[in-house]
Amino acid sequence: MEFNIEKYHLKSSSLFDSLSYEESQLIKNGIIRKEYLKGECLFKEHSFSKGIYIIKKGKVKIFQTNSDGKEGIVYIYKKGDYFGYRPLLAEEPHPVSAVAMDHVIVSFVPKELFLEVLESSATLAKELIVNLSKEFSVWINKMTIFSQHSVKDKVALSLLILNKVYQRNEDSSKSVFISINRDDFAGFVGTAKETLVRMLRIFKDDKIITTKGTKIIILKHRVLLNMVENM
Amino acid sequence: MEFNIEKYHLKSSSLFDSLSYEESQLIKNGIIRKEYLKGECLFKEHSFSKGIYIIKKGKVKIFQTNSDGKEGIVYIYKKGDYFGYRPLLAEEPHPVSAVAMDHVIVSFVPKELFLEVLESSATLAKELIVNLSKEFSVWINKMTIFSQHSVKDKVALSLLILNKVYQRNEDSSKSVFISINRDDFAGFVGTAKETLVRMLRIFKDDKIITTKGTKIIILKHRVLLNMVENM
DNA sequence: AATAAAAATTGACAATTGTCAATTTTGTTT
DNA sequence: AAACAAAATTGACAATTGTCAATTTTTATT
Repeated sequence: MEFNIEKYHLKSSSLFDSLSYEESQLIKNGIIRKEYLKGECLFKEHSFSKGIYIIKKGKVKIFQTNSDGKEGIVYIYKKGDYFGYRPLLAEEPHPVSAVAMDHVIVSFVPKELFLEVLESSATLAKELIVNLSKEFSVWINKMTIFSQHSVKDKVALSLLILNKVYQRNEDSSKSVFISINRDDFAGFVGTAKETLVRMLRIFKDDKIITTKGTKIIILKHRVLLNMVENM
Repeated sequence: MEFNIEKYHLKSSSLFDSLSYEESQLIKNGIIRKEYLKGECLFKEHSFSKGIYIIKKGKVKIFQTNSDGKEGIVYIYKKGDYFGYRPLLAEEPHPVSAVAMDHVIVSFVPKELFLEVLESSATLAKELIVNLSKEFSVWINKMTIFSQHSVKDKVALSLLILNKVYQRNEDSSKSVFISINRDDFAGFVGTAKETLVRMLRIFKDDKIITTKGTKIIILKHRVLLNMVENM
């Protein structure tokens, strides 16, 4: 079985490509540009969705906070990704919070406008279903791996996922700075910060990764791939 | 924060209720009744979806098999639930396998028919989106809990989920026989069978559950709820 | 009911992971 | 560049969990 990172990482697809000219004009006129500082909250768990967000710049972490205050990071969205529509469609409160990981710029489509366009556009509905379905697959794949493997394995896979998240262009050969703090990384892996750091240390000692300050650079992509392929 | 099992367990909704008379006739005539013996496979991971399944009788486990041969059970579907449509919509192979846990009877709607009806019915599309969104929420909730808690906590929550799955009618006060083998239960929790058994032993010693042969009965529902509420 | 096969349970032990308390490094501000 | 605060790292240890090898119980079959 060959390893494919897309099993664990959703490729972003543009949401409004399929719209008619009128529809896209409608959207274009109704879109609101919003900015968030690092650490600022886009929406909170249990609140109701006010619309959908399309990232223009920066990264947004999606997480649940447990009773100890620990964050379980479910996803990190990047430029081109869109989110916030699921609870809107299901008419449920957000199961998660969204916080800017750096300086973030988004296009915000208010609920009413979005639903109006959705009513008229069967292709948009289709697009959403497909996107949901794909996100679901990514989730199931990631979660079954995560429920059955050691922290070391989970860190290896997470490094590959984050490599994709922080990659600037399609060329995956170029070295990437994974710029994530250890608390967030630990929350993404679902482990304690100290345990995460120890696994990074092992990978550093093996010269599989290196760090420049807080940033992580993958040196031996191939070795991580092999680890994950044999999981 | 009050505990609500529906965060972790999807209430089944009927799929074709919203159809027009013609559409439902079309479906009715195209539906195929299928039966599966205990342990028989409905579909395998990596295969392409041939249609959608609606359970009339029995339980179906949905799982991924890892390289060690261990099954990670992501869901157990019961009477009234439908599944198999996600990869069909996304035009992807099944990320999971489906196997009958007992004698199962399903209504099977072949792909072509289903897609035909979907084309014409906006309400069906809506229904699917809502269902997908809800399933997603359930998933995220379950998984963040699972990634951050001890096996004992996970078993407590799993008992409550399985209690719902094996419940015959809406009246949750009646005692329920959870009839699942330990391998499957362990796969559902994401732990080793032996560890699972040890947790069940603790709960048995505390008179929170009891077992009749292989079957599990919850005696102190309230205590489990409290455990989960404080997670 | 006796028997065999399968499943569940327990014990002992090793490996993994989490927690708490330092210590070191990095980043920011003056 | 110095000084401070924040973040990352390490050490020591305890708690949790997984594995392997019996043993017991349950289920299915005759």
